[in-house]
Amino acid sequence: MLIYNRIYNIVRQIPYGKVATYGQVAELAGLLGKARLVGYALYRVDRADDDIPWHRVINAKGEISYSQVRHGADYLQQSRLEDEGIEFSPEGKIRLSQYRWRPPTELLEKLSTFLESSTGDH
DNA sequence: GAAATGACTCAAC
DNA sequence: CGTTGAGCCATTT
Repeated sequence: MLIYNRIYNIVRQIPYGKVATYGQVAELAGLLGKARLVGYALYRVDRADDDIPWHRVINAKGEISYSQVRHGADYLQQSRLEDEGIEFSPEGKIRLSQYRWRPPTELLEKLSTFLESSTGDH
């Protein structure tokens, strides 16, 4: 649970009109290499929390991750992103180089501090 | 508590 | 490009 809160916390930081990859969110949350957990965390929350802009999280290929378990929420995701001014290529891909969110240095420092106090170790 | 699952990612063919 | 396989680990059964 605590670990998921970290993920949600990061996702909440993604600004309007920008996207982040699962791996990126994982890394920011102090979960480098554990991108799957991000997807799993978002699956648990999906429409329950309007607080979390889950639609701004996509995979490393610059595509929306489609899955049967989402019951069409994946298509909703695309339309929401388009509403934010993000353009999809004919193949349904996003230009990550253009739309990827670059977290401010301030946030990075803040997060590392948070992680330190969180582990309680050194 | 072992086995299965999952909105992922990367490297190697 | 596409496919494959291995790594990843909290949550669920």
